[in-house]
Amino acid sequence: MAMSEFQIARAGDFEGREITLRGWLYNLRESGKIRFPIFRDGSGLMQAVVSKAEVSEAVWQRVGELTQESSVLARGTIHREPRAPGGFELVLRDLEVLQRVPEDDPYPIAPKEHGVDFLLSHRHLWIRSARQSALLRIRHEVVRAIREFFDSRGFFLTDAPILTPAACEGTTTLFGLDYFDLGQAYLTQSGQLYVEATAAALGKVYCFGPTFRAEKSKTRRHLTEFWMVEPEVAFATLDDLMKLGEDLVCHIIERVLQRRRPELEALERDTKRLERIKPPFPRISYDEALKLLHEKGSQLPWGEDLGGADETLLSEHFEKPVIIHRYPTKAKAFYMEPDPARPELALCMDMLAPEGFGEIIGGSQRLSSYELLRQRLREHNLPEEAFGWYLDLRRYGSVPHGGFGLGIERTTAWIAGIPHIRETIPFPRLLYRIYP
RNA sequence: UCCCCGGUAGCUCAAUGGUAGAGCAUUCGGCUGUUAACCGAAGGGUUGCAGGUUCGAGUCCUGCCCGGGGAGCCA
Repeated sequence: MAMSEFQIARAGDFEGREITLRGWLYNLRESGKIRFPIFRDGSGLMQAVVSKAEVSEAVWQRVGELTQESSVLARGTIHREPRAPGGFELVLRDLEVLQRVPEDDPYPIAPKEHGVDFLLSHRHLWIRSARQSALLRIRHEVVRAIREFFDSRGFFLTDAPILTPAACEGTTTLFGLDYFDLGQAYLTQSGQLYVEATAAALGKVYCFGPTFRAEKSKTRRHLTEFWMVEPEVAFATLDDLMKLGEDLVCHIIERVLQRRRPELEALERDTKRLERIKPPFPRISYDEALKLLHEKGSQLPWGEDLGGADETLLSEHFEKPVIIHRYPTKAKAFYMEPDPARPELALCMDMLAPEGFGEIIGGSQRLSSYELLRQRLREHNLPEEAFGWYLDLRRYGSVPHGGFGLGIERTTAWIAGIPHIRETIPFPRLLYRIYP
């Protein structure tokens, strides 16, 4: 796209110039002999003004007959105008209608409140709304910042397969499918095991892709298909991982604040709360977290994983994301390295976003001992044959290493201040919803 | 899977067991600086489905279907 091409988001650069806006009608207001069509072009919204006295009768008519979401080429001049939302206004001279939405079958999403069911059923249109498109632009910025972060630190992108032969973590439910003559295959629930292999090949790596969980979760924090970035680092210790996660999250926040201010404002996000997100983040051990929870009235017994309510309590207690490390081994996955100082604890960490948003990162230092890994597989009733290649990583040059997964939708929801992660992905996949 | 809530006009919602209504959207009319503009008018209904109670059911009962919120599990 040429630099000189007009975009609403860069309207200021075009002040005083004659431009062609290519977009859609968002809304039309009129008052006798003056009309205010509001257009959108994907980058933002812009009000245009048309006075009956100043355009041809044909243009006046065409503007008046515009229906919501009709596609247009609008020509005119950009003027600074404090009364217009956004501060700039298009003084319309000519209008070409590409497709006029017929009035007997109008655009279904009116400029008013709608219910969740209706909006999700019209997700393909809902994403045109100001809020939803702002949210998707923020998601884009989150993804871009993540790639920048790892690429600039010498990480290699090594994507993990989406079709896998077995469960990564055994316990969780997987989406299964027929794989030709080889029988049952599954959609991946994590790329972690594979990035452990690529980390041993390339040192510092990450994978970034969709992940699938067939759990029947029905909450504001769950999707059956979601996106996750999973860095994995050879020779990394738990402390290295906590630092890496902290730096990553800070970089994402910084970039979104820098590049997506208008979108954050459109969503009425309190950006002061994001500006406070600077290192260091508080780090507390599971034991300390439990003590804090007990002071707040929780009755969670030692040894059990934190529940949703516990996470909310903790994440509301801190202004910044809080890192909780060293959970009891028995509450965690089979592949985590035990703490040499206290073997009943795992060298793992979760990061909880503040304001009650909860877990955005989960990670650990991985088991590096061949013998201990085999023992854990047996304890978890996992088929050793399926993990032969994974055990090989401990047979040939095993090193301390670790990584974590960061959920894109949860991170975006937190940064944008949206309670529901279903709005942070273009087409959410939910327990009772696979259309559109 | 379990618990809770809901389903009435295209949409958001009203309607003591007694003639199904409003706002938005659509159409028509009015208004030269509107901000989900405003003012006036019109069209628009198998009250999720199937039974039952009743003189009479949108409303009460039973079953089913479809959603939403939460729990467990996790990012």
